[in-house]
Amino acid sequence: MSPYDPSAFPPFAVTVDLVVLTVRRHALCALAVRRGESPFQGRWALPGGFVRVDEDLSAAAARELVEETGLCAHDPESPVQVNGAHLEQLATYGDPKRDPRMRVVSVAHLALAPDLPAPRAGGDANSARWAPVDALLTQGGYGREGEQVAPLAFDHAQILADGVERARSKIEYSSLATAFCPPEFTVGELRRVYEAVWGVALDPRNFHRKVTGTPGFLVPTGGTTTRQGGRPAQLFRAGGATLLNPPMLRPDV
Amino acid sequence: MSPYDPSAFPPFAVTVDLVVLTVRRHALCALAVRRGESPFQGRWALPGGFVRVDEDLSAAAARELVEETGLCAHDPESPVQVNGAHLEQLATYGDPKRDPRMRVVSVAHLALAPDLPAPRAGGDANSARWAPVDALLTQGGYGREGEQVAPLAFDHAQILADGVERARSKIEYSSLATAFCPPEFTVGELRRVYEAVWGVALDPRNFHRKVTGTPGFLVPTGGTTTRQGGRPAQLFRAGGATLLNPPMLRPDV
DNA sequence: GTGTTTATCGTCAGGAAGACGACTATGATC
DNA sequence: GATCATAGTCGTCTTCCTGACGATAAACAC
Repeated sequence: MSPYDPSAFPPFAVTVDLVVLTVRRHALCALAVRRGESPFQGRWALPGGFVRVDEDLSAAAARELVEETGLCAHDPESPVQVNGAHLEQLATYGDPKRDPRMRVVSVAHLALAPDLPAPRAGGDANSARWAPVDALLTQGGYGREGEQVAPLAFDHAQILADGVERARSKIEYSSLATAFCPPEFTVGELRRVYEAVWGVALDPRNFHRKVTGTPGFLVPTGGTTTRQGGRPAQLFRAGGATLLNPPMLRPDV
Repeated sequence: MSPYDPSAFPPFAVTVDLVVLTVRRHALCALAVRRGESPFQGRWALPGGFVRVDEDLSAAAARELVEETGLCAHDPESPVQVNGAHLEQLATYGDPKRDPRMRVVSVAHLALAPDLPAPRAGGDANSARWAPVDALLTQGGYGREGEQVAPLAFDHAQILADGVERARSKIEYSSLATAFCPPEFTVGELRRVYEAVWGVALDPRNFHRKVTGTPGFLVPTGGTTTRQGGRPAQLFRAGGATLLNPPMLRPDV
């Protein structure tokens, strides 16, 4: 492979696809966009697009995230959440037949965001939405209004499943669950994140003892809130720790 | 992006690079090949090569692994192979400037292998070797004969570091450490794998209690061996479990 | 006030893990 | 053959973590 001759290697298209997760109404939800073109026209898919010539992979993912979620300073109320959204590379999918048109290698990324306002997508309000991952992953699942939903386009069901699995396991040993929360949050709100992502019920007392006892996980802000009803709860920010020691333990497994 | 026009997206070259790890003489070692061409001519690099037109990413990685080491990648579907090795996707590296010649996106893979005979590489015995990862990762480290070694080519130091970190963390909660062992091994041999990968000393008694008590991790074969000297040790095979519960705990951290 | 909801503290039993003593079974050395 | 070095295996003890769960606290709705 000495001198670089464009005919000496096969040309690929490289894209980024995004698994954007959030917790809405006690359910883990993913961002889905409706395809306007063939193939899979009309089907739901993960947001994504081509990587540009002089663009790093992570930059392409960040750009797509901004384009699809519209969080780029358009929401003056929550700019901090936007900047705090977590983004990481997930995996790369390159089956030769994953796109019927051509050879496309897609570098999937995982984004975790707090509950956001309804998504926007190119001005077409109907073309993007949050959907519970359970519905998206169930072959022939049911959508928000109970209608039948076709499986995701391409291999996006696999990508979504991998992203969900990554999130489920990573909140065990990292402080990533705070990425689902607003900048200030209560222990109860954090617990509901774990419950939604894992799909289990956790004991509030043991959970409280655990998270407040893990060094570097939570930092009290001094404020309190009653937005959840009941007795006022302390507000916390995410501490500096990224790795939790000891880790949170998922029941069963 | 309706009709697929080759000029509508930038063409990329896609390669696979391999982080092949093994444990030799109580040290974690990686496979390195010497570059014969510019750029980075004469420098050490990770093995790798172009993905072919109709080849899946994992197939390309497995092919490169065979070409460089003669190893067969272990297929979870098929029975354990004598020359089996663990192979998994690691991460994808696509900085626009990572290769000075052109835009190359590299899908790095991680392979774990038992201690192998000296590597072969295209018949040139001097062009491939096992090197301790510490030496490869230390900028201006020292090689086997104590000579100064230049840093790895391209961004391969970063890729290697990521691969080592993946291996270090993954043997905590999975049975992956057995991939460094021959098909039958003793508890002591497995312990020396953990010690080499983590770079710590472990208590033989607690380690023995732990691994023999973790369900599905080890299956006694009934045989014994004295190849390590001392009292004969029981031989084990890897059990079916891939996820360890409870996990092995890395000291400190 | 009473009831409901959520937050927070405390207690207790069971289990896991680190530290470490003791014993066993080989080969090597004298 | 006795002794020693080496490695493997079994136990014990203490400490800490965790799950189960009782009890109290502070808000709101009626």
